[in-house]
Amino acid sequence: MDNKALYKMHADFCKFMGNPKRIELLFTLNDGEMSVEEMATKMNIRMANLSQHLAIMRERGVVTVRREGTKIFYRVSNPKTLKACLMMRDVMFEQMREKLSILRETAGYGKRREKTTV
Amino acid sequence: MDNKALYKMHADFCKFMGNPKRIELLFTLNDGEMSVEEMATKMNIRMANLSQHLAIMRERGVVTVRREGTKIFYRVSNPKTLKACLMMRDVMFEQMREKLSILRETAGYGKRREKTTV
DNA sequence: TTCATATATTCGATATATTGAATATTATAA
DNA sequence: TTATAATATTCAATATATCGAATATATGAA
Repeated sequence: MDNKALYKMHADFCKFMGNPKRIELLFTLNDGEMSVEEMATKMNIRMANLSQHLAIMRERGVVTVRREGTKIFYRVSNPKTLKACLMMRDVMFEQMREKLSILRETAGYGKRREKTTV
Repeated sequence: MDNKALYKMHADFCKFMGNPKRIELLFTLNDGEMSVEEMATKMNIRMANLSQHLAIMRERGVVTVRREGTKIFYRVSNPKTLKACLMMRDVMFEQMREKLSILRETAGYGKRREKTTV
């Protein structure tokens, strides 16, 4: 009955999603396989730093590597990863919409003003 | 063309998935609405610490709150959240299976030993 | 009021993540 | 061999996350 170890693995696996550069990386790689150099250019990020983030994703098997001469090409291992990530983005947007509408109701922000008598 | 802000929001929203207790929380709340006390008991975690994690999830709108007297009940705001989380768990398992089979092929772990001549 | 219960917040200590710079590795070409 | 290009790793500084203990807040009851 102790799933703690599983929760830990699960969280550790998902940790890569908690960093903006790694999210960007994921979306960038969605365009297809890409060399490190190309990613660095597209993302406008230092190579060393990109390498570090790639290492984190490699360790978790989120990305897969192919070497071709001196270049190394990365791709997203499992399309479900991006799918799940997009799903979370949807949730975020839905959540934002809801927050906004609550704001409107509560404080009247951006809401058609009701006729008021002063 | 600068999606950096979006990636940041996205990552920040997903950050809650990078912690084992919050993953556990999500699965625990899947059983339905629950009071903080009940969660603390089920998870065997200190209340203050649970409160901290709940705050993180509340801020992001991952969970929703209902007060009833002195008790406060939490639930997962959007079922998609759990769905995405489960999808990531699937990816993790698939990844683990793959890693294992590569190990087998490479190092012969758990593999029927081939006849060797010494 | 005052008290008790349930939950939240603050604070300080420790652990983990992120980064740039420097250095190392790997593969090819000369 | 040596040189070069592409990528990775290490290291040290800084930033962020996590935790327990103490304190604060909100609600309902006496």
